[in-house]
Amino acid sequence: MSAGDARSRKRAPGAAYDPRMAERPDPNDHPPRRSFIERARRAQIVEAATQVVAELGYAGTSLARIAEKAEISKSVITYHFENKDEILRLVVSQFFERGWERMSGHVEAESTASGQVRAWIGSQLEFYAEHRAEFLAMSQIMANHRTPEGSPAFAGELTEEVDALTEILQRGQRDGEFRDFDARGVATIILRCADGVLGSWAVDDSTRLVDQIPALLDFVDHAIRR
Amino acid sequence: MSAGDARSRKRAPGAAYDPRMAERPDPNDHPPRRSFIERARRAQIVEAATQVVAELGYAGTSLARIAEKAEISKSVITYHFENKDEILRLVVSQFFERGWERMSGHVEAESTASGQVRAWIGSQLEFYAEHRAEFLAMSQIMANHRTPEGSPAFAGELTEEVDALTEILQRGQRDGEFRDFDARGVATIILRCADGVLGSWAVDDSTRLVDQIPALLDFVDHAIRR
DNA sequence: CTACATTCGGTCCATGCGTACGGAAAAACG
DNA sequence: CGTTTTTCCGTACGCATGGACCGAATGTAG
Repeated sequence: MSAGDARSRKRAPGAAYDPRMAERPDPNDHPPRRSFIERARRAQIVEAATQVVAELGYAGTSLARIAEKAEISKSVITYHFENKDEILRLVVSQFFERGWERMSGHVEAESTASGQVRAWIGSQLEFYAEHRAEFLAMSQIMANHRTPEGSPAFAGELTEEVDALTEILQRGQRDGEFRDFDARGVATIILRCADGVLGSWAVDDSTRLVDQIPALLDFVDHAIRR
Repeated sequence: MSAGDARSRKRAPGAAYDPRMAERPDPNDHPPRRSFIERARRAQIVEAATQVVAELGYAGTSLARIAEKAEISKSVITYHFENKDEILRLVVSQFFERGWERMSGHVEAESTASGQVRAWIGSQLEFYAEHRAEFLAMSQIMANHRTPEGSPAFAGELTEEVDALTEILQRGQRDGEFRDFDARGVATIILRCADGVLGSWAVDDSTRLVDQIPALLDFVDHAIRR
């Protein structure tokens, strides 16, 4: 019934698809089983998929169009990847990984809580501004990708972000930098605020995102400062 | 080439599809050409489509599933509607119309600018909280629906909202209620802030939206007040 | 040449949107 | 009330696309 329950997967070039791989693409424990060509192809295909999703949207993305964009045949894709789902997950997780890396560096460099909040939002938006296609693809996939049963596939990805920001806000409250408010609720609001600004930039690239950043930082600053 | 350029539309029960109809579903000038049955069917189908989009997402929405949800045959849909596009546009425009009606009432009842801002955000979010499925469907369609050429179909729907809020903010600045800031930029931020909070509610209905409203109102209040 | 990795064209099956057509239901008419 | 005409709706189909897959062809290394 369900396609691919006990498929006799030909001679998989990579291992059979393991959902955990999507979150730990750094195989330090498992030595990199992938050949040079395979790593290059996978990167190329993920890159092409990113562009297609950004241009044509989630619904407009098919293996055929990814292949066309990468100028390869469709079956090269199905040879190197288990299925479409694996590709889309990689688009999202790779983008998150790089963004988080960049952000956490900027945040940890700050000493005050308000500085960390500014660094958080500022570096996040800067990173997105520099990678518009990746951002568009990521948000398209996050918003649309579903499990076979129909529920959103990337539901709980944000809670850890909220947790981290909540901690910063609480520290700022203890140190007297911020006024009194529900830290967790405000953390959610701030993050969603940034998402919102990104949303308007997503549909209209004429709004120069980097120009909006100071305004948003100011806005948040006034909102939480004592 | 393009399908449906000069189709000899069988014996259309309603007139041939006119895009303006989507925005003026109140045919007071044109007497209601639609029969009782037809109006009932159209409402039923739009309602079913709303539920399907909310549950299965934009990509998971097909005429077959809408028909299944409405417990009718697929061709009933294609008989009463020109195509899928017309249905989805109605889902969005009807929701906007009702929401705007509700909001504008609350806003105009306030005299101060800050009161109007609070009324704006508050009534908007309340309305959405009361119509979760419609909201989910609307945002899914807005985010995903594309023209045949691939560009987003609902790009410029927000500018008039921004314009209206900008005017309120500027009045508040003249009256000394608000501090000095770029009114248009902040208007965008505020609206997108609300969208963002709605976004987190969209993926996780356990967050009681109505409980977040006061926090958001406070947040915005502190951010813009002198 | 052999063995294996990679790529291509083409096939298969499911799904999607829209249409054709005939029959039921309702309305119009006698 | 019966008949005709219009409106409405279900079954079946056409045509296109999508994802997955296979066998054959090509490349590559020993």
